[in-house]
Parts: sequence; C-alpha cells; structure tokens
Amino acid sequence: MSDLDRERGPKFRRRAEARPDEVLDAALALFIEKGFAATRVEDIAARAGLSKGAVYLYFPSKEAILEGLVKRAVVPIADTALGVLETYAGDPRLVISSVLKMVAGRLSDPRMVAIPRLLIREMIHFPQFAQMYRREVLDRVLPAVERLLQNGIEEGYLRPVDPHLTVRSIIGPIVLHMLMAEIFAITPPGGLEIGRLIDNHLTILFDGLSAPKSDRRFMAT
Amino acid sequence: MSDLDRERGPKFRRRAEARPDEVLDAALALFIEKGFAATRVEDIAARAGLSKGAVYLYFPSKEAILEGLVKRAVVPIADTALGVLETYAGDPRLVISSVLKMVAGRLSDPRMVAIPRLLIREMIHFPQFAQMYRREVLDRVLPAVERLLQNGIEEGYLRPVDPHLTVRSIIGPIVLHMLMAEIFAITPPGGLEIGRLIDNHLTILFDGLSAPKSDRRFMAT
Amino acid sequence: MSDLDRERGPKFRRRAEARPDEVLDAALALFIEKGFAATRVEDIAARAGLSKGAVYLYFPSKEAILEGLVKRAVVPIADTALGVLETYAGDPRLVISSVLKMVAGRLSDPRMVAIPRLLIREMIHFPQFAQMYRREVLDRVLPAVERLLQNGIEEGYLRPVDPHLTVRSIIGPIVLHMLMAEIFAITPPGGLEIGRLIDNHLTILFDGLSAPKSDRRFMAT
Amino acid sequence: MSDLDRERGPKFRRRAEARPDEVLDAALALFIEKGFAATRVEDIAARAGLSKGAVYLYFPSKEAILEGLVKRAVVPIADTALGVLETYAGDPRLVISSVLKMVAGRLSDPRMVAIPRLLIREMIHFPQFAQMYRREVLDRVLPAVERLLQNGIEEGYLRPVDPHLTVRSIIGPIVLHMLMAEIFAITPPGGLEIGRLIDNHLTILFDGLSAPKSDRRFMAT
DNA sequence: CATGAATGAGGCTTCATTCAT
DNA sequence: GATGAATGAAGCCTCATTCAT
Repeated sequence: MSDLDRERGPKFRRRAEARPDEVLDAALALFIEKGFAATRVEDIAARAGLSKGAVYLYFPSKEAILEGLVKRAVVPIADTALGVLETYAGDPRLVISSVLKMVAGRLSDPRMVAIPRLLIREMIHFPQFAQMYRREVLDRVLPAVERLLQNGIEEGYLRPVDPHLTVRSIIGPIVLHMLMAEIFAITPPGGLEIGRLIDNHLTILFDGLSAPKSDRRFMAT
Repeated sequence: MSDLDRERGPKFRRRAEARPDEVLDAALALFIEKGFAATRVEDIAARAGLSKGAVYLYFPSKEAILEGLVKRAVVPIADTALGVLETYAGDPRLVISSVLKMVAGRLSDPRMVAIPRLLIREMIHFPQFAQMYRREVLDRVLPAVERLLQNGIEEGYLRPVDPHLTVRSIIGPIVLHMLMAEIFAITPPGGLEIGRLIDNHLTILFDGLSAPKSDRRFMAT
Repeated sequence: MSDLDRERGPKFRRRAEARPDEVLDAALALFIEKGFAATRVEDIAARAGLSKGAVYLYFPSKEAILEGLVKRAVVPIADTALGVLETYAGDPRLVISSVLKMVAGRLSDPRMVAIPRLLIREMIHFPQFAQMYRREVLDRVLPAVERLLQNGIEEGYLRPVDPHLTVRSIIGPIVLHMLMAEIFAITPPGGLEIGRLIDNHLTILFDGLSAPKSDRRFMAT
Repeated sequence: MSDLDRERGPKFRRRAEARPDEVLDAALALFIEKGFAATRVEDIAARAGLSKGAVYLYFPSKEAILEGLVKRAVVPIADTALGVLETYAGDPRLVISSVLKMVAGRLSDPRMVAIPRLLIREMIHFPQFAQMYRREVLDRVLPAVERLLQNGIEEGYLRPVDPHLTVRSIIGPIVLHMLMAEIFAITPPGGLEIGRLIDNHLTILFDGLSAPKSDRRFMAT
C-alpha cells in the first residue's frame, strides 16, 4: 500500500518532509536562471508543485529561502573538500592535481557552483549570507590548502612562496574560466574543456611558463 | 565659443553638456553600492544634482543609463590595453610583468573595475550589455594577449602551452584575489596587497611552483 | 450520569461536549487581548487545546465564534440584572445603591465586561451582534431600570426627572470610569478604586453637587 | 488667472498643500464608517481624489495616516476646551453648565467625536496613539476641570467631593448617551435630544436625584 | 472525530515613468 | 529646459477555510 501511495502522484503526497527541499531545489534553479529579485515566490511554488501560500509553511520569507539554500550547500561542500585535503601524504602536487581534477568534475554539476554564483550576484543585498558561506566553507577550506602548501614548502617539494597568496594562483584560473564562460559566453572553440584547461594550468603552475633553458632559441633580455 | 562658455562663470549652466556624464557618474556609484534594482532613479537624480524628471531628458529609461555606462567604459579600456600590448618587442614576459603591474595600479581605482563588477552581478538581467562589453573589450584584448603568447612561444621565450587557456592562468589569480576581497571580505592580513600578490604570482607563473631540482631535499614520487 | 462522567477520569474525553465552550473561552480571551481581526483561528485552536480543523467542527466560521460568544453572554447577564431589579420594594435609592455596588464587584471580573468591550470595538463590522445584545440584554434591563425610577418618582422618593435620560446619569459615570482606564490608562492615583468612585458618585447622584445652603460661604450669582 | 486656476477643477490642482488634509478628511470618514483595518488605502485615495500611489507621497504608511489624524485633532480640541475652562470666575456651576451645553453643540459635529470613537475601537492595535491623545488632550483638560471643582469646593459652591472622581459624574452621562446611540442605536423616542439630556443631567448633578424633603410623600427607610 | 497541509484571494507598499506647469 | 506631483502595475505576505488522510 505504501508503494501504491508513492505512485499516486504529487496530489496525495501530504506531510511530505521532502517539501522544504523541493522548494529549495525550485528556488535554486530560478534564482540562478533569473536572479533573486526577478524570481517571484509564486514562480518557486509553481516549480515546486505547490501553491504560493504553501511555500510560507516552510519558509517565513523569500529571503529565508535564500538563507536555506546557502545553509544547505554549506556543510557537504566543506566536508568533501576537507576530506580530500586532510588525508594526503607526500608530494602536495599530487593532491593539488587530483583535487583540481575532482573540482573540475564537480564543476560540471550546476548545483555545486550555484551557491557561489548566487552569492557573487546577490552579495550586495545579502552580505550576511556571503559571510555565512565564508565562515562555514572558505574559512575552513582555505586554511587547509594553505597548510598543504606550507608543508610542501617545508618538505622541499615547493618553492618558498607565500601560501596565502598562492592559493589564488592555484584556483584563480579555474574560477576565471568559469566566469568568462558564464558571464561573457567566452569558451574555448571546442566547448568548456575544463580538462584541457586544468592540464594546461597544472603545467604552468608547477613548472612555469618560461621555456626550459635548453629549449630556448633566444635569451631573455 | 568654449572661451565664451568659460567666461559665463560657473553658476550659469556650467554643466549643460556635461549633464549626461554626471548622471552616469552618479548611477555608477549607486549601482556599485546598492545594485541596479535597488537604486532608484530619484537617487541617481539627487546624487547628480538634478531632478528626477531631468534624468529622463538625457536617458529614456533606467536601463538606458546602464547601457550608457557600459558604452562609456568600453572604448578607453580597450584602447589603453591594446596600446600597451601591441607595441611590445622581445621577451613577452616583460610585457606580461609590466601589464600586470600596471593593472595592479589601475585596480586601486574603483572606477576601472566598476563595470566588470556590475556586469558580473547584473548580467542575468541584461545579457545584451555583457555581450556588448565582450564584443568591444574582451574580443579585442584577449586575442591580442593570445598573439603575444603565441609569439613568445614561437620565439622560444615560452613553453608550448595553449595560448587561449593560458590567458586564464595569467589573469585568473588577480581576478580571484579581487573577487574574494569583494564578495567575502577575504584579504591578506596586511590589506589588499595587490603588489605582493602579483610578485608572488609572477614567480609561480614564470618559473613554476615546483622547487628547482637542486633545492629539493626529497624526491617527488 | 453526571456522576458517571466524573468517574471516567479526567483523561478520557473529559471535555468532549465542553469543547465549544472551551473554544469560546479561548476566543474571548484573544479577542479582548488582540481584537477580532488580529486573532487567528489557529491561535484560538491552540489556546483551546485542539487543532485548527477541529474548531471548524464546532463553528462554521470565525464570525460564528463571535456570534456564539455574544449569545452565550446574553442570557445570564440579563437574568441576573432583572432578578435584582424586579424584586425590590420601597426606596429605589437602596436598590440603585446595592445594584451599583454589586456591579462594581462584578466589574472586577474581566469576563463580565468582555462582551460589551468587544462590541464597542467590533460593532462596525458586526452590527448584527450589537443589535442582538441590545435586544436580549439592554432592551430588557433598561426598561426595568426606567420602571424603577418611574415608581420612585411616583412614590415621592425621587424628583420628577425623565427616567429614560436619568438612566444615563446613573450608569454613565461608571462606564466612563472603565473606559478611561481601559483606553487611556487613566486611573485614580491609588488604582481603579471602583468602590470609592461609586461612593462619590452616589453622593452626587442622590444629593447633588451643590453645597447645602447652610454650608455655603458665598452665594451663587 | 489665479481665480481661473482655482476653477479649473481638481485635475489641475497641482502642488496643492491642502492634499495631506484632503487625505486625512477622506481617511477619517472611511475609518469611522468601516474601521481602520477594513479601509483600503485605495479607498482613501479614491475618496480624496488621487491615486493610490499619491497617498504615499504624503504619508509613508496607512498607519501614519491614522497618526496624522490624531495629531491634527489634538491641538484645537484641547485649546478650545482649555480656553473656556481657564477663564471662568465665580460659581463653577455656571461654567459646568455652559461647557456641557457647548460640548453638546459640538458633539453634533461628527468630526469632533470621530477621533475618540476611532481610538476606542482601534486602541488595541495602536495604543501609542491613544497615549498621544491622552497626553495632549486629556492630561491637559482633565486637570483643568479638577481645578475648577477644587476651587468651587474651597469657595463653598460645591460639596466636598473628590474632584478626580467627580469628573466622571459630570461627563459620564453624556459619553454614555453617545455610546448607546452609536453602538446600540438606543436613542430617546424623539431623537438624540442632547439638549434635554443635559438639562435632565444638570438637575440631578447639581441638586441630586432625591426629592426635596418638602416634596416627599413617603419617607425613605 | 481529528489533524494540519494546502489553497488563493486580497491589501500594503514601491518605484519607473509621465506630464502639466 | 526643468520640475516634482501623480500614476498604476506588480509582488510579498497573511490567514480563513477546505479536505485528504
């Protein structure tokens, strides 16, 4: 009978504890598509398959929906990233490589980038949520990356660079790649090609843009 | 006639033909500060020192003000950047260094980053302006950078990397640095320190993160 | 049967047939506290200890709850007052004194004034209930008071005043006292002091505000 | 030409400084007629001859309109009453008589009673306005009446009653008369007859309800 | 009987735009 | 040209009432 119930369709899905999540899913899609301000609560309700009023059974305001989105995104992201970062051993370049490749995979999932994208756009109106994201995600992940770099330096794998600033050199190219694609629709000829981007970036990141001395036909002045 | 104008004294219509620009200045400041949607035409008028109705003498709509802003920013930026990029000779790393350092200087001027910042946030609602910016600025500057890299490779200064993707490795870290500061208020302990960021980034960019073989205490596995 | 009921213990359906009254009790408290419009059916249900839907098992609408309140209040009030008024004999001033003193006692019970208070505030929206209250209570009590006065006049206890209008002179001061306390929080220094008010009022009511001729130091002009 | 302007009708009445007052007039009529909550801002606008939005040029919220009403009513009422009360000399009964008769006249003007009526009904939702009215009107008028009574007592015109409580005996009957007419539509057979009410009330107030000893056919027990 | 999730009409408020002066 | 009063569409939110369970 419970199987039957499940098959009856959404009209009979009462007391669904999944409702808040359905609302968040609908809201996330619309916020990304049209922005927070241009999304009407009624749109969210329609996409989630309920009435306008029902949304307010789960969230006290439109802003609370955004807050719910950020909160929901906060825990798994940080945990995933930290899990990888804190269990490494040996050459940190291997960790960086694999994390960036993993990140590349995740970035194809629009749900993973959705929250940062949202925050970039709406941060002015809701700085508190940007700060929440920073506190729960960035303030936990970035220091872990910095420790990784610091250890790599101390153990002789890496040059003595500033770990705090070097984080930007590692992640920045990927962020810019996404931004250019998203904002200006500037992509490489063959598509997003995140894999190729990362390969190209890792080569430069680890070994530098300069040609090896033996390869050089001319000397730099 | 311009002499005549000047002699009329500052009180008489001194800004008659400068009015549109003053409206744009006011609008830019407010759009950055509060976002496009949250900025009222009346606010712009007040900050520009004229009446709400007068704004509509110069711009047919609020959206046209944004369009005017993007248009005004488009020409000089591209020209400046192209001027530097296309007059180089010899080692492209010197050009990259000096351009990035120049960029670092410019980035302290909020007016220079204002339009991209605006587009990042409002692009969803006005993709046509993002495309205009792309067409007039990015589509002219990025190919010039790519040519710079291509030449550097052909002349043996640089490794044989993908010029299109490598642009992201050059600019991405700086963009990310600004974004983190702006959205999440994440700055190095001593302030924005754009200069130190660029020095650190150039070291990695040109010579790589890996320790030189002679410095290594351990061997990478 | 009432014995049986009592033996069933408090836990089992102890309030099954008392439910409507508990709803009314809850509603009265909330209507007085926050007004009819600002009281939500859900609030009433919560205070009465049942669910929102259950309220609609007993009352077809929110308005019907108000109607139920007025109806419930109507019968006992009139009966009590009429009982006292119609069994007097002799000097009507003794009846007036004792009734006013009794009233003073009752007025400390918020439930006694609650309905008139409610009607004063909500009358605009529900004139039919005000008229019901008038028909069932006032139209029975006021004529009785008027007859009391008329008899007192005819029997020589009272001056030949207009009985209809004199009712206002008897009750008005007490009503005003309550109103000022309730609406404007204007009370005598020592509290509501209904007893002192009535003593002062009775003195004036029966013997007048004017000083007895023998006491007067000056003659009125 | 300015005469012409005035005759052109309301469509051309721009920059009218009278607009806020017109809004208040419209709001007062509707608040009295239907209550604050049941009156829509659009109703007020329509009755005042403007659009919904225009109301918000003059008042920031619906509540502010109510506040404006109370404020507008506060000054002239108190001033009028105080003017009469503080310029008396001699027998205070003459002042009481003439003030009550004046009050009776004023009470026929619905605008004079409108604010207290409003406060009686809406006080729960806007106690701050009831307190403002109290502070500005009642706290100035009532003490003046009490001083009048106190002087009358000290000069031998009046019995030694409590002035604070006696105010209720003076005004209460009139208030009750109005309340009964308004809430329950209970009026004397011949209409409101405020004049007759006051005559009857003054007789009782000054000389008491008890029959003069010489008139009594029976003795009180 | 009882529950409480769901509905949807309705009102306050904002603000881009217009237009009489 | 310049003003600023006026317009009215649009959206968030509340809550009485319904109804599947």
